[in-house]
Amino acid sequence: MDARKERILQAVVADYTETMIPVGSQTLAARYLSEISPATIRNELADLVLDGFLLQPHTSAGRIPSDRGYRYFVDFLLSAETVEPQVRRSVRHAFESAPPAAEAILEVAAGVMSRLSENLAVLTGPAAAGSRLKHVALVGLRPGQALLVVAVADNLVRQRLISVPEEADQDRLTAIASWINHQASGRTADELGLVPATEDEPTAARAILAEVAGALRTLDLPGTVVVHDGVRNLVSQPEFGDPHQLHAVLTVLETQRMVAELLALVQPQDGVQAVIGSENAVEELHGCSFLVTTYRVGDRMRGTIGVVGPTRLRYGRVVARMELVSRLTGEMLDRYVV
Amino acid sequence: MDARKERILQAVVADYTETMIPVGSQTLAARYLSEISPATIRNELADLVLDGFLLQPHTSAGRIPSDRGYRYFVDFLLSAETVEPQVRRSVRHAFESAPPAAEAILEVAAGVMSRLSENLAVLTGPAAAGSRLKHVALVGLRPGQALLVVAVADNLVRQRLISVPEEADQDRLTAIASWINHQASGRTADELGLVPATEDEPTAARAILAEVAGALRTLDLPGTVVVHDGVRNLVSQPEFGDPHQLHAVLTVLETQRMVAELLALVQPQDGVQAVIGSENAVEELHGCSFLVTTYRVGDRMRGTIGVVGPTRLRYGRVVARMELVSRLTGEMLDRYVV
DNA sequence: CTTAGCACTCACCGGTCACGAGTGCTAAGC
DNA sequence: GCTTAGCACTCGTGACCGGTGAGTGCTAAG
Repeated sequence: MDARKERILQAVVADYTETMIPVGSQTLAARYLSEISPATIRNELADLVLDGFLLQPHTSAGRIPSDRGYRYFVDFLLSAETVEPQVRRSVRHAFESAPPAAEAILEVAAGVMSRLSENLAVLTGPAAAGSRLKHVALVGLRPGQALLVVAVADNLVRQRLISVPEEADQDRLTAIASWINHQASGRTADELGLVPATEDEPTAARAILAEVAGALRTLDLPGTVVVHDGVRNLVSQPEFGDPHQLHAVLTVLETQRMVAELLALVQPQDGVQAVIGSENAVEELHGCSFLVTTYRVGDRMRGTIGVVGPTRLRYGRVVARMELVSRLTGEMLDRYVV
Repeated sequence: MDARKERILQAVVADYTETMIPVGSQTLAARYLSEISPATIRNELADLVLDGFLLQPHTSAGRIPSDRGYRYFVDFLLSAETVEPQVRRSVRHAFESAPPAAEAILEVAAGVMSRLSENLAVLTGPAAAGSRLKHVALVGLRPGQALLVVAVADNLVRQRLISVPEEADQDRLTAIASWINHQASGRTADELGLVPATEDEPTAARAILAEVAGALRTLDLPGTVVVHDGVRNLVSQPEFGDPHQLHAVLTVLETQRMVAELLALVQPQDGVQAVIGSENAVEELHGCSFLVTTYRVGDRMRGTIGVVGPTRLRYGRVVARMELVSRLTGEMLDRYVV
């Protein structure tokens, strides 16, 4: 790949992602590479097809980027775009006007991300591996049944229904919770087993402590919270004009577990990662690309933001916008409990 | 509308909902009304068109039901279908294998309902107007901020972030919660203002009591929990073959607030109610029908189950299946906290 | 190595036309 | 007077077809 081939590949990607028309040598010469003649470009295009970076729909058609071409573009040619000020403002405004609750912020983030990417946005709620126990509350609901509320560091809260002895009334439950709070605060799930036994410990307290440990361990279960928005954008994409293909894609995407697992694959390192076309393990999604990044709340809590669209994505623009949404989502969630 | 016209309308609806082909007089005679001749049926069809129950796409085409025709069918001709045993079994199995949590059950219900209706299913989570306070817990998260957990009758729980005095530690918060529990248990939101002042009442307790009242009042905020599944089914409907129309419909449906408000319009009386085609206030949804019903958990908690599809719905079948899902959803949710 | 010239390919578009399902009308039958 | 057979007519559907033009690959000259 010499510099001129890279320029041509870049031009093909730029033009095709915008127009969705296979790009010909004349178009390239006129619009992007005025100092090279169409004939030369034709020779280079032929080479790029041979190398697998471009595809030719039929003999007398222009070229479109292949999955490999997009991959090369994303890895080596993607220039950092900046988000336009007015877009930045509108995003900030959308977040500011969100109702003051974590779920609402996730919904707003999904809505904003789908609007900015003009595609489908998927978000997973914050998770907290290895978080430290902060406080436990027990609320009796009916005889033999209580609600366990577990709060951990970084504003994360989970509730769970548990069984308790029939005769335990609210005062008893409060006492048990109080004992657990004094003994186990600040510990992680793994350390809860190390809590020493004491004389005044109620018989039920140990069992409930085990439930607390379980709750801490399962805070991160994938698929706990998945918000998505923007299916309407997908159906507008000409790539999904065929109802059968659209149906196949949506069937996969609506099975939230699968998307959640895919998002979970992404390492929580910084930056946006891409899964392009046939790189995806799921056959039905070979015409789609995923862009995935993470957001941080406080120190350890993390969630993922994904954008799903046709391989013909405006990678540069969407990546820049995802980074913006990721940062704001983290900042906003920092204010609320999830 | 004499009996024969009704039979013909019923036959047209039955055939068209199944085949999506405008129904002709010969088809009707051969398949549903063998004792009447096609010519007679033609005369009746012409009358039904004049009365607005049927439409004729073009001069030499068969007839399709109009919105008014569907309405008449739903109101007067809908026969109670029974759910096939194997379907009933599969539904029960799906519910039984749901993870033991309220959200998971709602998701399962949405998945089952969309599968059974072969359309889009929308569910709202349980709400509880006028519920009585059962228990309050306060969990300090950081200085000046605490988590308020409110449990009411019928297994309903809500949490909310509130401001508290900077110097209030967990012991103080627990004391406040304890005071509220002793004073205000069993009261509704409206009755909380009547709680008498006492000597040992902390200054912060009154403010938090007001937050509790607010939480009780907003338990029912529409759109709190909306689960949907089955967009994939909509795109397979030939009615939505046009991407523009599909986009318009999805845009409306994805704005959850609108759907939630629509579901909220439905009175919580028993039975399935229908909004057919242009009866819908939203212009974009004039090609769609809504079927809505409610489910009950315990005594007062209620949520709604909706099915959205093209006006060409298999009303009889879907209604029967909605009643099944509604009953099971209520029974399952009765076991868990929401 | 680059570029002008040129013959060739092939998807796309619009027009034509045969086909057939279904109708409305008329007149005969019960 | 309602029902029905016969029949001409309508009109959407789909197949066929040839012109058009964008774009190519190849060749030879610069």
